Amino acid sequence: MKKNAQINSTQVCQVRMRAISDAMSLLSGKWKFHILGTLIEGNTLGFMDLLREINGIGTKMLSKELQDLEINNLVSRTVMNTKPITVQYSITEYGKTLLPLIDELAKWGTDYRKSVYPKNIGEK
Amino acid sequence: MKKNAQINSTQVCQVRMRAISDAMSLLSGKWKFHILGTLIEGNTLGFMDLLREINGIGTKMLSKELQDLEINNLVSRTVMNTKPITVQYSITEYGKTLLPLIDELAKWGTDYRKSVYPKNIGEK
DNA sequence: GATATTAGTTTCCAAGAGGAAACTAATATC
DNA sequence: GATATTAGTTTCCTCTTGGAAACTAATATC
Repeated sequence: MKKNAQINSTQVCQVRMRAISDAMSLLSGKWKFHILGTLIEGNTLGFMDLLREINGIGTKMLSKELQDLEINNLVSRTVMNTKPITVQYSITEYGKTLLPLIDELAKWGTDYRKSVYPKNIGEK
Repeated sequence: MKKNAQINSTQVCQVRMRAISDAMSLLSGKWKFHILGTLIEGNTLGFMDLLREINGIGTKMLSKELQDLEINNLVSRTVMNTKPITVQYSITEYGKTLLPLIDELAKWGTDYRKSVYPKNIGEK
């Protein structure tokens, strides 16, 4: 007699796992949370501002990730009528709904680091 | 005059961003949340049970991800004295601390899907 | 006229993630 | 003796991710 899946075959689990896959497909990658977090902190920033704020990112990745985030309505992009041209990036209202998740992730990561390096909390 | 980073150069932001990187380095990849979620639901499962429960995963990825999770003390592995040999995988107490994060991720993903497909909530 | 600034794009490359299939190895069942 | 079960490992392959550097193009400043 062949065994079948039991736990994850329930409707509740299927929906839940798909939701997790959905969220991850939008938020995966090395830089998305950093970009979103910076825009939540900084309100409105230009491309070069973001490049300076986010340590280590290059123009190619910043440009590509911003496009992804804009497509999914998490970030808004506004071209300003200035010379030279400037662009303002902001978090959208919908993007702000990610704040609880980002907070939870930061909280867990902080606790994790404390559990691994209990003596030098907050240090490098 | 050269501009410097302002927002993310604060101590609070540095710590926060490192925490997010830490968490993501443990939890990144296509399967980790699925494995953790299944083990939280299912309490204790064997390797083949997990393979059946997690739709689409293969033996190589399951084995590798379980090792990663075990190294980081999120999952425990117990070899049973049976014939043929069986192995019990469980979520650790520490692994259970991820539940709020997983819930938040699932919640956001569910809301996201509703916002994209408002008419067929819960359907495929 | 040279340089700097804005905001990117393009190209080339290296490393990693992930999948399919075959394989190991022990034991139990048909 | 053949097949199935347990729990993986190994090999080969492709696709994706991400980084460095060069490039575009418009305008402003030195």
